[in-house]
Amino acid sequence: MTVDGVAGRAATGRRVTGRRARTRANLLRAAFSVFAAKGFGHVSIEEVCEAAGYTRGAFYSNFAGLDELFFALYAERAELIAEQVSSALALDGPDLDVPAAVDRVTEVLLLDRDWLLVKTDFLVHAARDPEVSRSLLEHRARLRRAVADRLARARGHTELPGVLGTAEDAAHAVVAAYDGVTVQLLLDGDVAGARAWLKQLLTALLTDGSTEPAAHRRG
Amino acid sequence: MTVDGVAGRAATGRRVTGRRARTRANLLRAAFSVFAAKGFGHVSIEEVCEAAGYTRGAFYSNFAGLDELFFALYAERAELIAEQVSSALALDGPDLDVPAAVDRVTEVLLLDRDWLLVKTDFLVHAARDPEVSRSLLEHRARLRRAVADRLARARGHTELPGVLGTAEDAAHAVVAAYDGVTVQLLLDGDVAGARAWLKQLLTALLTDGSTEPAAHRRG
DNA sequence: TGTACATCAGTGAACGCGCGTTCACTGATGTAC
DNA sequence: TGTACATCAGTGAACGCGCGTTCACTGATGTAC
Repeated sequence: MTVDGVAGRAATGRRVTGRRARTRANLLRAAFSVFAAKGFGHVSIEEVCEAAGYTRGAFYSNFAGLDELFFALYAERAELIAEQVSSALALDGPDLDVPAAVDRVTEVLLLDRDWLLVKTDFLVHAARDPEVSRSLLEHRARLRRAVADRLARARGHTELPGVLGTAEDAAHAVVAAYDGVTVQLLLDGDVAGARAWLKQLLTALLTDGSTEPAAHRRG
Repeated sequence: MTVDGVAGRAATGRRVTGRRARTRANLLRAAFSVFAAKGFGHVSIEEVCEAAGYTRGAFYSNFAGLDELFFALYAERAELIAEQVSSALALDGPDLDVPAAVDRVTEVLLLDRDWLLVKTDFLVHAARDPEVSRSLLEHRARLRRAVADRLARARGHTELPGVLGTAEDAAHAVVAAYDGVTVQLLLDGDVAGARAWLKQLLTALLTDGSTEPAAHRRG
């Protein structure tokens, strides 16, 4: 038994029961679908509640407003993605197999178009609010660090080309390539093509070009 | 004198007077500022009209709704940018000076953060509407073609690295790098840093890495 | 060039809907013994 | 384990604001002669 009793107690002193946690999770899950389908700017609280099967009162019992829910949604998913990327990079032994690692990371990053849609909505939001953009920048920094660490551990095996000399620069370029391919994917909806194209780009950025991979063609 | 009389006549048969054209331009100009400042999803027709100094009736006399105005706004600016990029690429003689061309194109593409904000709003819109995305894809194809043509004309002078063998691939990579750097710029607001970083990325993509440029550092 | 006229662009008031926000209430959930 | 009780989560109705949309009207603009 905890001091606070079986159900636990949040920082506010409010008792957090199972029911409450379930409702919150249901609202978040439903909101994700609605945001992905219609875009943050075109979604009402009413729609989220309807999709989740609650009344608007339930919403206000759990969130101060749409912005807060949107932020919580982003934080939750971003955390998940960051963990998956770290896992994908940790799979190799001490030696880095660049093509294999590129494949694994690409699969994780371009797994879910809905997430890319929501993330881009969030970007648009962040671009006008320093508070929000800080959170997004931290997420990106975290991804970058994971990539840079992995590259640094493997230096000597695969030398980076001259223009992107440091592992930090290379990791930065990886994220930029990811963002660039995301835009293309959002427009043409071709997930398989986007993955092939991202692999090709990452290979171009991380190798000196002397090793020609099997050509992936885009649709 | 035209057959239609001094004032001209639109396809609908409606007489297009100077006054009407001016009002439309004023609404578009004001809308651009408002969209850039608040984001498409948070803008009302009322706000646009107030910013432009008209009543809502004037708005409906010129546009069917916010979407139509937004689309017109995008088309107008995209056309402008496409022309500027073409000009920037046409400046060299028959030989291509890669670093100089990269510099000029970078200046044009990352000139105006407000435009990048509006363009990203438009992307979010397009990602959920094939009709709209077609227009954005066409704009991108146009930029790509301009770059690819320039590269193709210059082949032999500057050999592309192996992984991005064709001029089309290289042009595609240029656009992806532009999009990637745009995201970074939207988040940190550092225009100068973004330009330096885009130059570095483009150099890495378009050269074989043997030519080390003066190192640009990001903020 | 000037005037009389027809048409059109933009006005501003009015209507009503969608939805954000609140709140008294109920029954679900966890607690104490 | 079972029961009585207290508290809290979610309900659903109500209120009212913001704003999209319409429209009869006016005065600005272009046309005819």
